[in-house]
Amino acid sequence: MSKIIQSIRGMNDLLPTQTPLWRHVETTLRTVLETYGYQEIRTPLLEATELFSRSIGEVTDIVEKEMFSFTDRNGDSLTLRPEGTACCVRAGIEHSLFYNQVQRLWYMGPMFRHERPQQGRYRQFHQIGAEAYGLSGSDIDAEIIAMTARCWRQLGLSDLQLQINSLGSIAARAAYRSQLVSYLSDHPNQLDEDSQRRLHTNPLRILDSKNPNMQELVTNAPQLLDYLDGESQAHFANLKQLLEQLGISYQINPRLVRGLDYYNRTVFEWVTPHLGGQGTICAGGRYDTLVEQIGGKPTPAIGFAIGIERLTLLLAPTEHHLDNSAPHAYLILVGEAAISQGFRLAEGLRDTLPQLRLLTHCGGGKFKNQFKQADKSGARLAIVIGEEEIIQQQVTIKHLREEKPQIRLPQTEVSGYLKTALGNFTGIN
RNA sequence: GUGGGCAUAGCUCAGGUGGUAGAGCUCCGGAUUGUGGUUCCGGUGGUCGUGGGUUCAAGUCCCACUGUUCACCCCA
Repeated sequence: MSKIIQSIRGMNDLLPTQTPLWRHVETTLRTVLETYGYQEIRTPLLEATELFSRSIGEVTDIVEKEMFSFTDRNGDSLTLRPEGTACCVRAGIEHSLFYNQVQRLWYMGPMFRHERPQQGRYRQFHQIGAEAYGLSGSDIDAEIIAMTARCWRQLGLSDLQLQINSLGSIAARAAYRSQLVSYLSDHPNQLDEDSQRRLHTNPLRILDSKNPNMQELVTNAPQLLDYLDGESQAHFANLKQLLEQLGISYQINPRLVRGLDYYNRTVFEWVTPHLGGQGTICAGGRYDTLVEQIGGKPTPAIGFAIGIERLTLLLAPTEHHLDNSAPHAYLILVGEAAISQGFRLAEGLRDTLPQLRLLTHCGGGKFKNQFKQADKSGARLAIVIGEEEIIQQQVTIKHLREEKPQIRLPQTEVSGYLKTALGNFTGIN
């Protein structure tokens, strides 16, 4: 056990038992995003390290200690992407996608962060996200949130809770930040060790402390919402009104700040109570200054990302209808002559019924053994060719999932039989 | 990065105070020489995570390491 090569810590294999659920989640979400007119973008997994340090923020945990970074043969510092937004922005600027136009984009793929793995948190994890560029109004904020709400409905998730907040303009946020730091600095004895550190890195985060001894200090702290500039207040009010008109219930969480530096105005999270400390399934917000910060023209933007692992953890206990990768039919071949005749038949069936999932037995063996494997494959039908069938150019067909008499057919009629027998539940026509 | 739990067959797990390595499921064979899924019988499969220590004797006790898991920090 100790000497075999294992996968890298925190990077998981997805085995055939899990991939149907993943594909279900991926296609469901992708379909929702595309019905809103979002278009797919694919960017490299590897980017210049500077892209992330400049966008996410130099002093965030992600940049300080969680990035998979290395120096390549040219001496350049490269990083496996820890998130998707910076990559989209880089690609958009590089290809002039934001020049006088609105872009609605989505992406999906692995992200990398060097954290200690635990439930719902891995070093290679997968996100599906969307970004909208060139729109500054609260209407696009509402669209983004409504789109995520639709994702949950499509997946059958009903107990996710939406939390929203507004961070205000960059200037208002900075003003609030200095007020908060000075308030907290006046009570140094009440700050726990984590919070003393965060006072210099991410003071807004202190408001979200889970330490019960900090609660009094936190509740008496100045409120971010009191420092909002007028425009941000109006923006937030419009968003809330739109959400109400759409029937999307939300909770205002004044302590919701998000960890990445680039957010302003609207931020939101969808949370579940079922995943312990990793309850955030989806998070996002507005980042109106990031494009300019990375070197593009000023471009308002908003986006979000969904953690696919966390979603599959929530869905795993409830998904029972995903066994759609089982073969429709299993071809049992006994004897050398059956193998050659059977393979020709199988290829012919694949020509005439392109949707047919047909598993051909390989490796020989007795009828008993092959029937056993046919059953285990989950196939509805066994198609049998043995010595008797060879002579008469026939096959025997046995239903493995229902009580029906076994029948003999000429090989030329198999395709027609399968078409009607399986048509109902496979969509073959 | 900090702290706790766990590590025995392919899987799920038993193995009081040290004394010959176990069960269920899976898999293979047979009962049934052309029929799976039910039943019965038999069988394969282990350097007990790795290394060291204590002891006549270690799966069991001690130490270190590795892996894993949960929580914190942080985040999707």
